[in-house]
Amino acid sequence: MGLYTGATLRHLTIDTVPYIVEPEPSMTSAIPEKPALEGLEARWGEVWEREGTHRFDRSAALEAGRASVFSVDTPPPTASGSLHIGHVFSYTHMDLAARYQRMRGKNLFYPMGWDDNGLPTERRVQNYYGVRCDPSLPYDPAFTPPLEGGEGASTKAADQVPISRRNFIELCERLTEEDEKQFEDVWRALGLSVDWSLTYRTIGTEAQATAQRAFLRNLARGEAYQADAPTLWDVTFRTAVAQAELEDKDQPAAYHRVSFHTPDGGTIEIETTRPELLPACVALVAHPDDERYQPFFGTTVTTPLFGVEVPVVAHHLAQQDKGSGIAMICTFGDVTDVVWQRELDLPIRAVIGPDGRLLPEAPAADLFTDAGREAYTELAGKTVFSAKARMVELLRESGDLIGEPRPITHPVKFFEKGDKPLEIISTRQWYISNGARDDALRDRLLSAGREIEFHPDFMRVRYDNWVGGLTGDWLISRQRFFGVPIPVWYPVDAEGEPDRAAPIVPAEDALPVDPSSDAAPGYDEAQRGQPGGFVGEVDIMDTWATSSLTPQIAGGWETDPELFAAVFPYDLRSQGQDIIRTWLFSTVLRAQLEHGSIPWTHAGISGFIVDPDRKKMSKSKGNVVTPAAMLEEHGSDAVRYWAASARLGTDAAFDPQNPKQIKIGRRLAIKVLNAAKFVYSFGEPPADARATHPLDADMLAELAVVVREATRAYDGYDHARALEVTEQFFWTFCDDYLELVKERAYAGDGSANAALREALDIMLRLLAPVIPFATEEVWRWTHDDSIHRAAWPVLEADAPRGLLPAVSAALIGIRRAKTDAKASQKTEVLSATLAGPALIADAVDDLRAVGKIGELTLVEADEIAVTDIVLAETPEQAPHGA
RNA sequence: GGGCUCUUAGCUCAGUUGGUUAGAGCGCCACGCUUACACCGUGGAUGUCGGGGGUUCGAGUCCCUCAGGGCCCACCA
Repeated sequence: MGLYTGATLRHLTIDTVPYIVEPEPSMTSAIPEKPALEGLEARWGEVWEREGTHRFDRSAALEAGRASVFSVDTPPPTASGSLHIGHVFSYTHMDLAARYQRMRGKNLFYPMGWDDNGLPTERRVQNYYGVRCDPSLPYDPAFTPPLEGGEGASTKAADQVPISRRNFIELCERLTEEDEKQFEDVWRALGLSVDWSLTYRTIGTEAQATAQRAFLRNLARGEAYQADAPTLWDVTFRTAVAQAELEDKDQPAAYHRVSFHTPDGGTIEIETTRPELLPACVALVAHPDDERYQPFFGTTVTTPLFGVEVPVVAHHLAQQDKGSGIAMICTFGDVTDVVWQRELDLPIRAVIGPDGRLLPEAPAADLFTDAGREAYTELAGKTVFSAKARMVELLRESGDLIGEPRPITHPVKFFEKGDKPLEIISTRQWYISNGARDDALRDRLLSAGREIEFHPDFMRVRYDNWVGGLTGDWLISRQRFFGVPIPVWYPVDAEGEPDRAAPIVPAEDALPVDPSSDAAPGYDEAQRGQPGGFVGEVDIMDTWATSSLTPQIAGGWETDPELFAAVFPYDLRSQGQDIIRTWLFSTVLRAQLEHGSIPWTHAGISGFIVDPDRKKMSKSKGNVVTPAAMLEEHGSDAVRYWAASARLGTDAAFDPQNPKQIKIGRRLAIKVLNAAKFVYSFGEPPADARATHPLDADMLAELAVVVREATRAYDGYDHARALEVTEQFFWTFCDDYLELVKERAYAGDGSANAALREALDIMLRLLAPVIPFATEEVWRWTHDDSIHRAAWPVLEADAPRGLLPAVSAALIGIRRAKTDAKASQKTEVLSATLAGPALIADAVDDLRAVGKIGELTLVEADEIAVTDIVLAETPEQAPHGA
């Protein structure tokens, strides 16, 4: 059965778990005959929920203050996306820190959010239900989507049923709620110790109010503003996008060599990859030092085909070695065109519309020759792709195409979620200052970055690079539907024209508002769009404008000031390195603008998953194994172990065909169950039993070192180191110590028994963050409460004397003799000589017992060696060194 | 073009402020069903620490340089 679907996790009945004996929450559970990992996730997940193991204690936090709390700013996953192995990796890292801090006695504020607004959801809804949003349509309360589940859905917009904005948003709400339920089930199965009562959604009412409130304060302080400017534009989604969402993709293209005409009948040849922008050409540009073109500066040329007269200008950004060294400037072919247009004060002659097609009328049409106007009619309405093809033919016919286009591959800017190249279009948009045009703010942001402890430290460089490389303010408005509305209206003047420069804002206690359905304050809904009335802003905010406020949303900023004071600034932000420029940066920015503070003191950055070929695992490849399937197949502890064994910031290899680390983790968890069962099989030691035997004391002394090292490691967010030292000790404990003392323990020795139990108790707690299910299972055999509420171990002991390692070395010598003789380990040793340090004498009886040694002669020496060994019932003997 | 990061056993990785013969797990080989565990146990073999140069009594570790992965950023006609 599927453990990880909502139904089974929540409604798992008692009898599917073979050995749960009773539902009484406070009783210890029986030690099973044959301990197993199967079923532990469902069993303990349910108990933790019932007992409130991971609940944040609000009243205790208010009473004991900020220092008693450990608060975690968690990444809200994109609800409409799918969870992949990278999520499991990073979220486990976060949970390790959280569980450690909880055991250190901190009151954990550990919420989870879902990022459900935004384009990914809209796209998923379109495909899932076969619909698309048309805001001009009226709401249909009885609407039923044509599809359910996306089967047979067409991605073509033409095949999708147009529905009203409200209908569309309802579908978005419906689908994200279902998706979020499944996400929660996976996270619960993984054992994330979040407090699910603190869950929020970025499209939820509180999140919307928070995002709008923060925006209004930005607006009041002049940090948010509108501007009419060239913006990067996705023609598929028909929305502006921000710098942080750009992605370069290599695209096939071609250089076209084209003639411009000089007044004296000569030509200047330029090279361009975008001949379709010829009607938008405003100038030619070359480098000021370029002697080839210096004679032309200040003169004009005419464009081929259209005959528009354009100046030849000089600018240092022109590259002499690129193409023919002279380029055409268009409105706008790329970002450099925008710079040139602004710095050289050139006219704007846009030909590309928001839909990515050439406009019906070219702005410069009146400058065209008659032949040019005729040519343009063939281009109007065509996509960039088709227009380019036709343009090449036209140029060839006119003789202005020199030679044939030369194919190249070059990087082109894309919206990271889009699949067509971005265009640059002049539009009115909302921006928030981010330091790009404000050195003082930029310095504040850099200094905030230095206040935050990054783990690993070098990840701060990525933040610094991003802040230092910002070229424009943060564009937050999107021409979309499912998101937080920008909370402003505009007055409409007597002529019916909205006054964009004088936005009307709502009162903070009215938030959230939707200007497209709520009337502006002081107006009546009937005045919408009327002269003397108002219009609502139709744009929404980008998702990041909301998720940059996760600390404020989860922490009750302005709605629960006491709580906010108890959690903010947060202790830890945990996230992947791929969203440093988006989520991490924008969160620092918002906290800096709003609170003048850093949002958290630590940022734990996880690496990403690489496939066996060392390539970043792509979604298409990585998703062959879903997290739910992985957890079910191997067990959550095993998967967590894999994640925990990789340090923060380092990439982890993962081979779906052969998940080695996961198998090792599974082995560890099983070993914990079995070793614990064995330890408890010796029965309860007498109340006054103490670990007095030298070997027992030395084992605990070794463990004390491990406890210190693991604690130090967790304090430095180095969970992998903590796991490494703990795991190594645990295996030594099982393989050597347990073997050495078991005869004594069978015989009822209180020292051995007490030491075994104490060591086990401590090791379980050291391992609890990594393998929470197996350790909880064992813990409950002897405790009423959850191990995850138990105190992190502290063990005071003198420095180890080296007795356990010395005896272990001797034991290895004896085992080797038996192995070399191809004898079973239970073969008796008639006699042997053991050379080694004098302290070995303290544990010689244990050694004799485990080695089944009759006569053992000790010889003092620096080196440990077993010699003169005589095995019973073996044909030959030989001396063996250790 | 700029930056970050990595290069240690067949594989995945540890190696703290430079200090004896460089470690672990997996895999491999051999042995053992030893009453916690066969989803196991025991033992074994395995490395010019990417190349070159330098500092030092001593370098996997520090400096320079070269090479090769990976990632991020960049005004890519």
